[in-house]
Parts: sequence; C-alpha cells; structure tokens
Amino acid sequence: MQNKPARGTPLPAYEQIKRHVLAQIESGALKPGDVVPSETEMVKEFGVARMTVSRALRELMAEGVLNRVRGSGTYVAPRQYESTVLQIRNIADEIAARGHRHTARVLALESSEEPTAVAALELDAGPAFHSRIVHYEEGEPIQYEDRYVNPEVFPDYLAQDFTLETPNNYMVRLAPIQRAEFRIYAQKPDAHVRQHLAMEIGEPCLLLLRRTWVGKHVATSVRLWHPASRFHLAGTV
Amino acid sequence: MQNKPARGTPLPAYEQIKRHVLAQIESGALKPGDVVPSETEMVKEFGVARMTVSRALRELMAEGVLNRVRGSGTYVAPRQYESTVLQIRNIADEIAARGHRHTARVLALESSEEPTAVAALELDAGPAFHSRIVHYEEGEPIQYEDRYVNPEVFPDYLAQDFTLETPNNYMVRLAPIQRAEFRIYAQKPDAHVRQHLAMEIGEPCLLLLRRTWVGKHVATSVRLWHPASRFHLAGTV
DNA sequence: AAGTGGTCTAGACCACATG
DNA sequence: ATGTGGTCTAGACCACTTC
Repeated sequence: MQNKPARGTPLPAYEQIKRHVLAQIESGALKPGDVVPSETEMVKEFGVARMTVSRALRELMAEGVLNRVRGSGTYVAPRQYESTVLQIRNIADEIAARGHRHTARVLALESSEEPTAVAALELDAGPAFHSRIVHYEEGEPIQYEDRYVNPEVFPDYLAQDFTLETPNNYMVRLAPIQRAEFRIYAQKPDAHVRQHLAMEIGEPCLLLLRRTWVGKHVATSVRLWHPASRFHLAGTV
Repeated sequence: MQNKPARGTPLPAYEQIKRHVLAQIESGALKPGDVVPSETEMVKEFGVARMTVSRALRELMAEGVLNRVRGSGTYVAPRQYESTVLQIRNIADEIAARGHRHTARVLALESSEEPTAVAALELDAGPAFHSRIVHYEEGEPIQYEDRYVNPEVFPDYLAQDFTLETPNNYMVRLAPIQRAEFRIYAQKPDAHVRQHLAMEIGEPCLLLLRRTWVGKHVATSVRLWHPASRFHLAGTV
C-alpha cells in the first residue's frame, strides 16, 4: 500500500482496501456467506496498521456489504433486495408472500435492433434483448412486463425459461444491482396491454418505469403495467 | 468520558459523543448551519483521543447529520428532506426547483369530528384538524391535497396561512418526521377533485396516500391527487 | 501563520466465538 | 487457548481554509 500518497492524493489506504474487497465480490471471487480475510491477515497483505483495515471493513459493514461477528470473522453479506424502501420486489415473491400462486406467460423473448431499445440501454450499437411477459396472481393478470436487457451483462438471457423464474429474479441472482432509477405514472393502457391484463375500457394503469445499473452499464430497462383496480405500490420510509 | 467501561459495556466513547451532538441538535442548542466545536475542543471536553472524536464526527457526517469542511470546520447539516429515495418533497420546493411559480388555494381549514379522520390518525377521540388545498404550478392545478392533522402534535395548525407556506413545510419545520408509510394508486378522480384539477373526463389520477409519525403519534394522514397528464413520481435507489 | 479536518501508525486492552 | 473483531491512545504528517 502506498504509504505516502505521491501527488494528486490518489486514494487513502482504507479506500483502496474497500475497493479491493468490493472488486473481489463483483468478480465472484467472494460470494455471499464467504469468509473475508481477517484484519490481521489484511494488515500483513497490505502493510498497513490494523486501524486502517478496521476502518475499511467497518465502513463496508455500515454499507451493508459485509457482516462482522466478533470472535468469529467477517463475512460477505447476503445479496440485498433491490430496494427495501420502495418495495419493487420480485413480483413472484410478492404474490407468494400473499399466499397466492404466481404464473407467467412469455409473449416474446427475442433479440431486437430497435433504436428505442438500444437507446434505453445506452448502448453504442445493437442488438438488445427484449422480452414481454404477463404475470398472473391466482390466474388473474396483474403485471405486463416489457423489458430490454443488455446482452453484455446478461449474455444468456434468451436461453432462460421465464415461466419458471422471473427475469427480475434471474438478474438479481447473477449480478448485484448497484443503482436503480424509477418513474411512476398513472396512464391509460393501449389496446394490447389492456387486453392482456383483462382490463375494462377506461380503467387506468399504474405504470412503473425502471432502469437498473450493474457497474457502468445499464443492465435492464423495464416498463411494468399494472391494472389500477388490482394493484398499488406501498412502502415505508 | 468513562475510559474503562464499568460493566455491561455501557457505550463506547465515540457513541456517547455522537449522542451528545445529536441531543444538542434535537434540543435546538445547535441549529442547521451552526458550527460544531472542533475536534481539538472536543478532545479537551471529553478527555479522549482525537481519533475517537474524529470517528464520532465522521460517522455523523456519513449519516447526513453534519457537514465537515477541511480547513474550515464542522457544521450542522441543513434539515433533510423527508425522503431522498422516493422524492415526495414539498410540492412548493419541487415547483421552485423547476423554476416555476407555486400558488395555493385553501378550500377548507377546519376542525373535524369525522370518524374516518379520527381513525386515520389513530386517535382515541376527536377532534382532528382537516385541510383541503389545491396547489398550482404556473397557475395550473397540479395537486389536490386532502389532509388530516393530529391536534396533539400540531396544536396551531388551524391558525396557519397555507397560501404562504405548505402544510408539509410547516410540519417538517416544527417536528422531525420519524417514519412514513405510503401507498400509490392510479385512480379515476371523483367529480370534485376532477373539477379542481381541471382534468378531462376519463383522465386518471396518480394518487399518493401517506401517513407520517412523530414519536408514537400519527402526525398527519394525507391524500394527494395528481393529474396523470401533468405529474409523475421519480427517484433513484 | 494558525487552525481545521483527513489519514495513518504501533501499540494496547477488551469481549466474544470457536476449537 | 487461540483468534476474531471493537475500541482506544498519543502521537504524527498532511491538505486545506481562513486570517
């Protein structure tokens, strides 16, 4: 570890150690539940004082990345839900939490060269992956999902069976979501969506737009339509 | 500061210092923008090492309570918005942030014995305060606010002029919101709301329901209607 | 020049978990 | 008994702001 920062103030040692651990988690070298090297080991590895290692690991714990147990060790924390605040959880989990049965119908699962898809993912060039899926709760349609997926982040997306696992679950399982951006609208659905959601004419939709990032890439961009009569968002702050 | 924790591990010194500062902010002895005593001063005051004070203040900065400027000093951070995640900020601030003019029209400001009001605030008995206000952005109606307020928490609520300051701002100014619960719906407005929001027949509303707690009391329960064509919610996680 | 916060060290004592 | 993390000290050097 560079003890005396040369010039331009590179990065403090504790910050370098944090990034080193984060990089190992992102690369998969460290998985949830794995033991992270102890403070003593890192002191030797990086050639710094124990307080410095301690600060790095303590901050990673405060950020929810690690769990530390006195007397035992430091562990990689289990994967976080995308959001504990605005509970846009996996629709299948939500339905299961209500004790109901979730089913899904895949309308489309394809590669797309649409400029809107390429733009939504902030790609330089196509193709983008595209899926359209209707989710049912106890047989009633509750969500129409129109999703674009970055092939660089999820190269095997098209080979999945999304009647068995939701795209959301698949992606959360493979890559840690680092940032999400959402917008919520009340909107009248077009005829296509209205039909698939079995909605009355004139009934509004709750429309949720969301883009999520993995690293520097937009991993996915999704539009979720929900019939207003059967769905709302809720949460606590 | 008790250097050797007696027994039962009372509280680490850095934690005691954090609470001391927080208590001063809560009591009003320290206000947003005020200078907090420097590390050197606190070292003398509490009789601890500088690293200990440093940690306390650093953590308070990470929690958004303090701002620290190298070479200058430590300052009490301005009051936080209710939520940085789901940006349900003061509507007046949002409008101002867009460089637009906010105006408000107070339709009602009264004491109410309605059972629904009493129930919404989880009160044992009435009365509850009640207000109905329409908010305008550049003269266009953008939010219909129907609010119940707990008289125990805000006894002077009825005496305010809500054309000058929004209820939200008034309440955030007087009491720190500790918890909020929200639900978001897409809903067709009733004739009354539709008229006040100057909406077309058939246009949906984005309806936001929110209850906020101060201590153990429900401080306020509010329903906010927004015309779908002119409003959406947005945020990042 | 003086004061501030940012970082780091090389020790130390402790509570706790695990074998 | 050993190793882990949790805390703390008494110094130090530095970058930065303010006067």
